[in-house]
Amino acid sequence: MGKLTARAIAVRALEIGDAEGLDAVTIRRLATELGVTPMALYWHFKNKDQLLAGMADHLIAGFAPKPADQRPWQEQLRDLMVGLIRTLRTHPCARSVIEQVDVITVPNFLAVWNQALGVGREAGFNGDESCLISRYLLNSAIAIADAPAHHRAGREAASAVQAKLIGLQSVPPETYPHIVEMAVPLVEGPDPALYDTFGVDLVLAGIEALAGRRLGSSS
Amino acid sequence: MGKLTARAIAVRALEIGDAEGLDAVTIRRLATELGVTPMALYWHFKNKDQLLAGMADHLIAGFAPKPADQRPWQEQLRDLMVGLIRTLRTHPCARSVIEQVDVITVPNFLAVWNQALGVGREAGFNGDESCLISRYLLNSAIAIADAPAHHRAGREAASAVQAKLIGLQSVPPETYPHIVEMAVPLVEGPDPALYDTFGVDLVLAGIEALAGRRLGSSS
DNA sequence: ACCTGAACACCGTTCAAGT
DNA sequence: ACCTGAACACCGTTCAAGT
Repeated sequence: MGKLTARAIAVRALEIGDAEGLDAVTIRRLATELGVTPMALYWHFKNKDQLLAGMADHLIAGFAPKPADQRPWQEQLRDLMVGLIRTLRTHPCARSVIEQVDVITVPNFLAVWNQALGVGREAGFNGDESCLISRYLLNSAIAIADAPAHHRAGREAASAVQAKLIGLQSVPPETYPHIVEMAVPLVEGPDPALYDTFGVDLVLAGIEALAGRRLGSSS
Repeated sequence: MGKLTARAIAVRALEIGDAEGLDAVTIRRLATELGVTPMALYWHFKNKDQLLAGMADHLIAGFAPKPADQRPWQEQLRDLMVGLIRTLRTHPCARSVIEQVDVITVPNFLAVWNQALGVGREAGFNGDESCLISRYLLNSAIAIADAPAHHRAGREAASAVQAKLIGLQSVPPETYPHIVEMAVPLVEGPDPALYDTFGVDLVLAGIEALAGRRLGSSS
């Protein structure tokens, strides 16, 4: 039914990626699922990298950061971070997609990027620093959003977890005491609720501290 | 000459990956470069994932964090972070390798992990939080180490940079003012020196701030 | 404009066999 | 123990051709 359009292709690719991992997203596989010849996709995307960019674009499309308002930059930054994390979490393959794409070339990421830069400037950082902060924010958001692998794992992954656990616990405790002590939280992943609050707090606290130092030194 | 050993294979794989990107590291390519049949590699690594793990293992092998000493945890943490970044930087393909591998299964990463966990505990965080901090540290170290793409780029990448720059500058300035304003630092990447100090400061400041809050609330 | 068909140059991996 | 040979089931992509 639905026409074969770049958007439809990206949507289907994301479905496959979310369900079976990005490695399952293959031009040929995608084509057969769409009831079409592999070459048909090349009309809409000139190669696989463009398809990945399309996936990234659609991934982040739902996230439109509100325009800069008059609240303190700390609140705007927290909103941006939390929203970004929530959006990324709706797509399990988000991390792999973004890792393989140059986000700065993806149209729908420009809004996020622009907002992050603006907040950086408002916090008192210069241009170069704001660029670094933007990268750092996206990077951290991905890490936080991607963390709770142990929730959606279940099923056959449980045995893999078990194997890793045994591996970690059979390590020499005198040389790696903390590893064996924390083997369980290490392999099972963090409590998602904790990482959400703790992770965001961690990132924001760092930025706030450096912003404070800047103000302090310039006064 | 040199015997075909797991170590020799990993070393050669890293050389290829560093020089041409991880995509160029292929079982068949690796085999021919080693003057051997592709199947020979399967004796030493049961599959490609194991080879990647071997690469990661060798990557980090040179980095032996000194055992916990009596200095304040902030200094130990900075040492860990800086050392990690330096080690990662010696291998341009470090990021791609680590992204494809479960670091917790890589033997030589256990020392780094254990040290990070120890510092977290010493800073007053509980077990779960220390696990999160360890992940966060590695993640940030990779981001910082990987940032100066514009240094080693040169050559044919220069035109790609130019193309991206034009792309960014032709974006509507009224909706994305900060993007066009900072197009140059965005595409050229940060000044490496700045990211080294600024990035590490950012990460450490965040951890320190949260450690301080914890102490404050428990007193 | 949009899609098909056949072909090319690759992959990772298995399995049986050699020494 | 360590390696080879042949084969299988995949990839992404080009190029000419159809409608």
